Amino acid sequence: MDVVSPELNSLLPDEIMDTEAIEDIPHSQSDGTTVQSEPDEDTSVPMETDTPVASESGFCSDATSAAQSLITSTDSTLSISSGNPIPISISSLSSPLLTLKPCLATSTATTKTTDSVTGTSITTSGLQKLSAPFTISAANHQIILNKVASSQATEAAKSAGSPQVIKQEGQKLLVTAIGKSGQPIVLQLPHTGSKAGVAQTSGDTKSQTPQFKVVTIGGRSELKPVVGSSTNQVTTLQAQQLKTVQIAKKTPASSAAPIKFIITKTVNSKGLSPQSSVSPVIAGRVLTQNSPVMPARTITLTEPHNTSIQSIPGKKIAISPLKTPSKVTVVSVASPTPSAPQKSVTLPVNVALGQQILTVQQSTSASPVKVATSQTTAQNIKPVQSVTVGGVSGSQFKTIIPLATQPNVQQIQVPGSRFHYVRLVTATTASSTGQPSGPSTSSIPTAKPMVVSTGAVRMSVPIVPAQTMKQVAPKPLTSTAQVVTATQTQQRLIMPATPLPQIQPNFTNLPPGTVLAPAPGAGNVGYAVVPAQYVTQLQQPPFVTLASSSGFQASAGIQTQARLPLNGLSTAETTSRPRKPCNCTKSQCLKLYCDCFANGEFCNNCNCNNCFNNLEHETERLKAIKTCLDRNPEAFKPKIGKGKEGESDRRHSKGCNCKRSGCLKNYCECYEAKIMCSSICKCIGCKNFEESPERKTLMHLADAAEVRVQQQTAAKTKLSSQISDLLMRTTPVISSGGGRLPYTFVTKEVLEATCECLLEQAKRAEQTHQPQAEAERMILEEFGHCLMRIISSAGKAKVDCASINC
DNA sequence: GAGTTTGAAACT
DNA sequence: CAGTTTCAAACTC
Repeated sequence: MDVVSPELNSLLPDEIMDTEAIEDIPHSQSDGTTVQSEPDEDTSVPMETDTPVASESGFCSDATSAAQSLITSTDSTLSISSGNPIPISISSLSSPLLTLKPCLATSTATTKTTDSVTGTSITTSGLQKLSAPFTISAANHQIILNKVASSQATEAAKSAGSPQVIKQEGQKLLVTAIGKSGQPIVLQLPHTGSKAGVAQTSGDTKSQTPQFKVVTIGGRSELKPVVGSSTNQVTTLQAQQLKTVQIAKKTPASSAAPIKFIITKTVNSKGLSPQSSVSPVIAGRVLTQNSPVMPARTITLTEPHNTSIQSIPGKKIAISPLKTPSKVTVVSVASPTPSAPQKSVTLPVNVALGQQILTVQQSTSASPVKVATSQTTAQNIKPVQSVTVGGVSGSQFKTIIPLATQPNVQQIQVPGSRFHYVRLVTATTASSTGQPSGPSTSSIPTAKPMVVSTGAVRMSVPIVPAQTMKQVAPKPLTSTAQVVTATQTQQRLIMPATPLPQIQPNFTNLPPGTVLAPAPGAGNVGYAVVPAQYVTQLQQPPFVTLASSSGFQASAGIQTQARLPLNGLSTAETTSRPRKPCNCTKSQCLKLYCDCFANGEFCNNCNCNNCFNNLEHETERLKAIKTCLDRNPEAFKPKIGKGKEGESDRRHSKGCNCKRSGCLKNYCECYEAKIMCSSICKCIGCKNFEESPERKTLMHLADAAEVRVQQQTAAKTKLSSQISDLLMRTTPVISSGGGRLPYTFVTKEVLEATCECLLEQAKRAEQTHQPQAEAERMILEEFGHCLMRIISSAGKAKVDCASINC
């Protein structure tokens, strides 16, 4: 896929493009440091919405994986630990929770993985091959994160001799960290009471520091990213969705010291110095942000550098999904000192909302919200960025799925935009250093929302049962989950997308199909905005396989996959949300006339002519998107949004302009959306208001029609059932003393014979010129005779059966 | 299924 | 911003 000129980069949210945070990561992380996460019940704040998770043993059980990784789950918490080379998979049996588990078993034959140790491979419907050191798979409401470490990495880890195992028990949330191959990725739940797990990584981390950039796209403008960083860690929370944030962090230095919160705009977060915000311990902090209009802000938690190993067990930002189901909180906590090998990031994530956490390779461009982690392992470490973006109006995550290694394609879902974006990322070689080409790396202490330099990232994600999944994968187990296998060490945390309509301001400008080229000097990173349709298609369960490192043709591959049937089902069939095919003829499906285009979807199974709404015409499509956005920056935002404050009802964002339809036909967008016209409508002769008698009549008619349809459906169902039952009964089955009634013997043959008799009788009547009444009588008589014979036969059969004691 | 109506989107 | 044209969906026959 071609990368669009940097001009389009402006469309890309800063969170994505900004990579300064990564650069800021100290490259010199000397000795393999050990990060211990200590369970600190006192300081840790339990997730309110955490749901108990049953032991997940056996879900993805593998002897090797088990040996390498430890997963512990308690009632309400899960702790997952994995060795560096070990593939880490996060899966939760219960939908609301995320679980990290080794998923070797998930590999399929079609997918080829090079990791000798794990050998994890994931195949999606066999459509695409995916080989990558990391595999993330999500099942229904579950996120499965697999890390497949390259053999090299494994060897290094072995040689290092460091345990590289992080075990945490009693943690409620799981956080996924993606690192390059060989680098330990640690997903851990916050410690509830037991000892915090310890993740150790050894290796030379100086030149290679894994960087994690977390971009969360969430709710409306209310978004407020919360960044908690012990030194370079950045945590992003969506302010909108984040109403309550509890961060409990306990460090050996001081367990009780509260962490200072610095709230700054993500863009300006650079200015922060680590010291100013340094607080070794974060406990029980609650952050509440409700203002919807508030621009995204970043709360940066910084800790003074600690040379000592840190376990961030207590570090946790808990967001109550229950209270704020739409909240998305990403909190990353990293050890302040570069020496600390691992850093844990706690991510409360509302999976139910479909929010997605994306991990994106580092880009040079500066992004307000970043989570950067430096890995302790000396081996190849690729900086990974996960960006959390708070949507303006919606609480959706942005998901970036790396599709290929060179270039990698990552899918990004923008909250509220209903678009899925694919980011093209040039895979970095394992040998490549983690340092991005961007700005100086010394800027770690900068106020950037979050830079986490840790070998391991701990994430805790409270998941709320998904209520409305816009996109549901067909298979139950992996419905919303995406499994991404990347050859590189990229992290990929994919969460179900939510239908939330609103878009974050930054991503509002990120139209579907947009390909974002890396900023000059940013490296080979590009973003392609892909319609949700493709994401859904790519999310085909059980696993979505993204192109392997071998020359993946992003656009072609995606397009092909999108159109290929999966599991014998067409893409349309596999797509949970049915979409009307468009019939565009003149617009080339590149104008908002086209519903597909307007919805940020590629045309698929449409009836359009000369369609350009596909990746094959990405250039034209991008241009069209840009044109639309130039004309109306909110062109791709959902038209139906929440009303003003205090107005519970939805309403059209622009209002309708109907003149002749009375706003009582589907021409009217308000009526079509089943909402009342509001004061902003400019319609003439509007009858679409509450007291409108026409509307009431229409609604009654509609209700009546609906009832009628339901009744008919019920009647058909009942009739079908009865017929089926009758057929079952009419089957001449002679059972022991069944006491079958005569009609049981009315088989097809009997019916045919009876009909022949009746027809014969009718012929006789006709031949004898009998009057109609007499003919009918004769026929009825014959029918009676037939019935008598049937009954008689039934009786005999019953007697015979009884006589032979059958 | 063809033709008409309608209103949003696009254009001037 | 207003008027006009274009467009595709909704609707009618």
